[in-house]
Amino acid sequence: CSASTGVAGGALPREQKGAPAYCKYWCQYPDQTCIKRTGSPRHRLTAASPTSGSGSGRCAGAGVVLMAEQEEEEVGDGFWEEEGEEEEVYSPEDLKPVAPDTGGDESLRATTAEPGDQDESAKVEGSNTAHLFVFTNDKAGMGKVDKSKVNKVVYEMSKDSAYFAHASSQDKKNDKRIHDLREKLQSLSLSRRSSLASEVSALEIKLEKQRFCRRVCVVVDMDCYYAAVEMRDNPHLRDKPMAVGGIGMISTANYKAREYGVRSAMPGFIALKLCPELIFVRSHFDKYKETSDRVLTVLRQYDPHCRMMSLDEAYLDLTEEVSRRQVEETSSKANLEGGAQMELEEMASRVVAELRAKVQEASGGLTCSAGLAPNFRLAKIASDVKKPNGQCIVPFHREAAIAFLHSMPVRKVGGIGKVMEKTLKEVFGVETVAELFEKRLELFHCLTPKSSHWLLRVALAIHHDDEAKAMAEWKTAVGDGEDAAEATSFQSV
DNA sequence: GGGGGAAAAATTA
DNA sequence: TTCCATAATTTTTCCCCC
Ligand SMILES: Cc1cn([C@H]2C[C@H](O)[C@@H](COP(=O)(O)OP(=O)(O)OP(=O)(O)O)O2)c(=O)[nH]c1=O
Ligand SMILES: [Mg+2]
Repeated sequence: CSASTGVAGGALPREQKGAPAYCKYWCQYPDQTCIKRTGSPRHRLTAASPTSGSGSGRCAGAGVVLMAEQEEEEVGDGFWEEEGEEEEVYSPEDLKPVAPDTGGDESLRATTAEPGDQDESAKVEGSNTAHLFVFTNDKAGMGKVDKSKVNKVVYEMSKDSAYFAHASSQDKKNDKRIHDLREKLQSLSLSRRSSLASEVSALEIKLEKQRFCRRVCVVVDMDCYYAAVEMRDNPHLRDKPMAVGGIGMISTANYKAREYGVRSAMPGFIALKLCPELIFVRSHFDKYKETSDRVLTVLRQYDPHCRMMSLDEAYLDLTEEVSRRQVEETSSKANLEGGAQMELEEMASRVVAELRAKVQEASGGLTCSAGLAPNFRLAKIASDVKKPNGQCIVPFHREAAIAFLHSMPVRKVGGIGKVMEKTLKEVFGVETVAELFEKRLELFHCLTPKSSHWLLRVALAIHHDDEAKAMAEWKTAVGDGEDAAEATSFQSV
């Protein structure tokens, strides 16, 4: 769909420069054929401005087609979930398990579970497409899911869709980028390496000075939040596989459903194939908001400045609260036995356990998990470790922080998604944070200064609330430092 | 080469 | 037989042009 918008001022839209005359999203079809919703702001501009309101978010061409032929398809008001009730009826085709796994499953598992060399050999259709989807990534409660089976179903359900075509073409672009990076990596000479080595180690020393390990950072994250609220209000859903969302898209699923591989951000019709008994429940944002507010009230008692990052996730700094209690403890205990002050870790854990109990009470029985660590990046990762209804503490000293982080796959780090994960793996062979650290010189050689610097901070387990400020500091430091030319020379790619 | 600025992509809940 | 969200935020890419 040629959504040509005469964007006023500035650069001309790229379509006018010989780019393909069709939508770059899922609609790969020329002009009016497109019936797909698109997320591009430019498309939204064309679709939304002429007709007021309805038909929002579709390509211009698509809007016409849809309005003429498919009236009752949901028009984008309210939220993304389907409004009608009739869409709950599906053909039995959808319910048929896709892989009649009888023995063939074994061989499949044997071949695909083997890590390592998936390079050129395994170009076979469908074997390696999991990385195209967000929802094939690990998630709490999916430990013993048969991943190869899930991936197969996902592939079977997706392979002919425009969505899949789009994802694949994106992936192809990334492969090119990866290829370029590999070449760049080849060009890393010994002399370059040694100059990078000194640069990086200077940076490490600088960063090391910023390290502060006695801060008590806590991330609280509700367990399968939307689903938990729905189950609270409708207990008979509790022991059944259930998902919040619609046949189009699932917001989240309860643990029972996760056993089947059903996950956040998975299209409902695929989930249904994975788990034919799956029950769909529509989302109720008012309830989630209301419950979230009640949780927030509790959290504020512990940290008045606590930040709610979404309806189900909050960041708290409990340094003060914990040290206050340590003082209290010591003074009361001193009267009796005059013992030493309670360990920071122990007191912090105690406070968080108490906090979680209060959250559970205030929210009407919802459980949450928490991560405690010297900084929020670690705390966020830790909050996932003991999920559900548990807490994980990273002891408040340098070695523990580094050991914890280095054991993690890079994908666990907030900010590293499926693209960066694949890049790191295929260019540098990096899968864990420990490897990230080992390959830091290579990273500095190949990536943008911004990326490599950020990754170094990750690898060192150093994090401050204001990474942007840290970046600015670094820029000025490099600018007036020894060799500005050096610093800018690896700006490419 | 690199500044400036917009579009596109990546990431997150 | 079809059915793959969305908004916010941040970074990277792309293009024009000096
Ligand atoms: C990841 C994700 C979450 N959400 C919503 C639904 C989730 O309940 C809510 C919180 O997200 P999460 O905390 O990522 O997931 P969760 O709370 O459902 O499960 P977990 O036990 O692993 O923490 O945000 C989406 O709408 N889309 C998404 O892609
Ligand atoms: Mg959660």
